[in-house]
Amino acid sequence: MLLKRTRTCGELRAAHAGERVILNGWVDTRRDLGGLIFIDLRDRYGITQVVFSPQDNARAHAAADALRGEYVIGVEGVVTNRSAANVNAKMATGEVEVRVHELQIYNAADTTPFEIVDDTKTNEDLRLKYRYLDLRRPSMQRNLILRSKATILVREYFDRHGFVEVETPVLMRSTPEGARDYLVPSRVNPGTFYALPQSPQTYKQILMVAGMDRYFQIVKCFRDEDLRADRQPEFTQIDVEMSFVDEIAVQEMTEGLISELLRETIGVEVALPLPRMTYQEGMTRYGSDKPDLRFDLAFTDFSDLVKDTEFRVFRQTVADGGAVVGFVVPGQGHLGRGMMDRLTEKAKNEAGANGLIYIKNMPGEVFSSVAKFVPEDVTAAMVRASGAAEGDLILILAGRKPDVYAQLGTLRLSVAQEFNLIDTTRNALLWVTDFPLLDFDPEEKRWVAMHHPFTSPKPEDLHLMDSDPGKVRARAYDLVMNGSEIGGGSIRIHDPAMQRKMFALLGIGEAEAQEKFGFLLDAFRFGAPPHGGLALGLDRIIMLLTGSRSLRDVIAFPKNQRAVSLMDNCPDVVDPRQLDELHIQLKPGL
RNA sequence: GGUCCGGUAGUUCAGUCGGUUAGAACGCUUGCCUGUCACGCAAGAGGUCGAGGGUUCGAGUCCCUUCCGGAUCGCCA
Repeated sequence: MLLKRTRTCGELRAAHAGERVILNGWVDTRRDLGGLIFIDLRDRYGITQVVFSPQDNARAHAAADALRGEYVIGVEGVVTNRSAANVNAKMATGEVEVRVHELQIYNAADTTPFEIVDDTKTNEDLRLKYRYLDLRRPSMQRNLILRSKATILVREYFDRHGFVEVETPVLMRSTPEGARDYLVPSRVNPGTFYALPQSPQTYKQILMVAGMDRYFQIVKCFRDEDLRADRQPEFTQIDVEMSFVDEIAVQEMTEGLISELLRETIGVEVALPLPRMTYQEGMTRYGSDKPDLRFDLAFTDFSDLVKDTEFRVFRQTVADGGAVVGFVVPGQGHLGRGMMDRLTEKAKNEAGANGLIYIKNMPGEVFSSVAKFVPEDVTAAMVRASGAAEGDLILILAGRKPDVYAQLGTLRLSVAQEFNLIDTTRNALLWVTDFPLLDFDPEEKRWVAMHHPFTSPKPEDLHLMDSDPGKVRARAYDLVMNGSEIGGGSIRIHDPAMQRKMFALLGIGEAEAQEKFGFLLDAFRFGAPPHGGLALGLDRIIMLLTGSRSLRDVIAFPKNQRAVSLMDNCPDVVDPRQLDELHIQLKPGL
């Protein structure tokens, strides 16, 4: 018989003393004193101590002897104030306990493969296999609950601003460009395949042509690429598109959402508008298109200062069009040879640099690792240019552009971590703008879209489209938080001629463009409004809001690094009859 | 596909130079215990040292192969 609960395990306080209550939940811990049994009863709202005493009910006390961890039970009893000495200040419900008169054991539980505790050190594959146990841990429940609050807030926000949530197909056509598609065979149309959306990009643009004006969707996207701590094959986007807007309008709308999310979920206030930084500045000052601005370590370009020195690495690098760039590490000028050798190894192994040059700006002595080749006055000028204070260390790389920036950017992150320079209490949000429209793929020897093929070029760069496509900037923008890309978008092309031109630049011929994207080009012929939008990575945002180290901690049922779901063991082989129906024959050897 | 780290009790780990019966903590089982809250006390069970091969008188330890997990590079419009 069900003891139907009247209260949860998180809500009882001294004010409830005397109330007859029924609680349901899991046995968290058991403290059996023989004549007296204490059970911490847990549900997702909290933990309440319940007491089995022969004086209250001998039968219940006897039955409680059988209780073990993770048994699911119901108890009926009376809320009682604890004596002052027995109050547990560490528990929200620590002022009271429930003295039990009746116990129902709904379900016994085997000993769990790992303990249900918050600070678990258990291997992740075991946690994933027994995900239902892992999700009983309060920290995981907090993550899922925060995620739920966040998505409700997102819907409420966009509704308030006149957006319409429209569902787009999960079965769509496979398109060239971008990530590898997940394919779904069509039984009805032998030999043809759907693809799962990498994003609903074309649909939301079509919705703009349809006049929906303001669209959003919280939507699953799929990309068949290798996994990372912050990358899952299926992930959730907050997808947004607006008509008759420029980039500022999209960014302002997004900022409003993000600041509300931070305020309502973790109580953090963000100053708006968010800072903007061009891609160019991000790369040359921080070596990244998603700079982590929770710490400084901004770059100084020494190329002009050192281009005439005898030191070949400096002179030759600059002569070849490369750069000599460095950053100041505050207060680390005292580091010894061993540590500097270690940093040099990092620069080589992690960042891929050829070597590391450094200057220690110590009181009375400015030590340069290349003092033999670089005159003192040049070194002094470098110290001045860098803004280094006494006691600071300057790390310098020389190399080809743009590689040297990326290398120094990697070193910057590594050094920040090494010397604990990241202020984790801060939340550094910014927009990175003016991305290049195109990126040259040396393997395929062709231009590829840096954002996607529907991104509009900046009008002032249009004249470069034919002569120097790599120099054309896009009306694209990324939202960056703490060194993590949490969103990106652009003002789109809405002119069929421009869209054709873009396809042509990407090496997509007229025929292929018509075949793969004909519906979009057609749509643009029938009155397409100027439009733009962006997509936010919901999982990553929740990861940052909860301080999680992995995306897997904010997704209820994630895949491991091999894209396998360990709990239900998928993907898996299927019955040959299913393959027959789908007209699929496996390659020999599989 | 590359690089790095890891795999020993249910869990998290230790295991020295290759040498006796592979240990600890937590968990688990049993008993005792009426104010515990990381309860305590006592006793106990629990091991394919990821797998296979090799070197050796002898391998958890050394070598080779392989499997598995994680981080990362490539990849991710």
